[in-house]
Amino acid sequence: MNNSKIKADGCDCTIIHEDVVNRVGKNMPKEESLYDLAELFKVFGDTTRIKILYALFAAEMCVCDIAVLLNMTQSAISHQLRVLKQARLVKYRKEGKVVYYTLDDEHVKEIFDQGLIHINEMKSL
Amino acid sequence: MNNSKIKADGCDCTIIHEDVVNRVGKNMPKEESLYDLAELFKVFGDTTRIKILYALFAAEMCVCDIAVLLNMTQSAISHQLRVLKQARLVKYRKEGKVVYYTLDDEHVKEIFDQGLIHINEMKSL
DNA sequence: GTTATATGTGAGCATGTATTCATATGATAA
DNA sequence: TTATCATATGAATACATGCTCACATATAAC
Repeated sequence: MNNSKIKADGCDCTIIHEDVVNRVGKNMPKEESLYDLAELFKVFGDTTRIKILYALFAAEMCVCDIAVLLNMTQSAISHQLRVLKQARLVKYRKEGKVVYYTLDDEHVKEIFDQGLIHINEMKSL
Repeated sequence: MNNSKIKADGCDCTIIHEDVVNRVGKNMPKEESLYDLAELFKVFGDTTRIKILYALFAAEMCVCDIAVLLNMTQSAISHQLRVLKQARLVKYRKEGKVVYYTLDDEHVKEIFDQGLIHINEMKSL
């Protein structure tokens, strides 16, 4: 043992501010939460899904309606609705052949609004 | 012309609820905003970037510190910091060889908090 | 039963992306 | 100058993802 600089395990860097690293490390949310958070934002990170969610802010809609509104194929919309279902952001009810989708979350709108505030501030600079 | 069902342009679907489609269409935010919003969430949709931002919530940090904290290579962190810089979510200052990064946004924390609320509610069901 | 319509889904393809590797740049120290 | 360290970056690779196409399923109408 000597007093050479500390190196991290899988990292090619010398620790420069060990105190900061330790303190920040202690205060980080747990791995799983951060992973889930990234997964949630991944769902929001697609224009088609954003549009679908904004459409559902305004009204319950069936798959065909959404496809027409966004001028996309029914198949593409159906695939994206599956992603939104898996993320539990939308729910649906069947009425004969038609499947109606609605929002299944109260936070999405607020998250989007905060996002838009960020975007508008960036633009005004 | 006849009274056959209306079909949308690039869509293989019959319009089922024309009134709903028209009303929702009128109230949609403009294309550009939705695109920008998706781009912002794309940046949040990666575990490494989420971790970097959470680290910067707690303290100003240099590249090596972040690499050590997350147990990743300096190069990987540097690449991701570039993405965060381009999204104007972080800013930096140089002090000799060392580059210190800090947050450049007040909304990110609130967006993340709302996201975590969503996640926790999903879990408790 | 058959036909038509609404939706769901698997495969394939094209594009995007996160990391690694090697190397470049820029600043300090010897 | 030369060596060293912190950071940046281009290329390559591996993997993820969004759409299309073809087809399957499901329900209703005939």
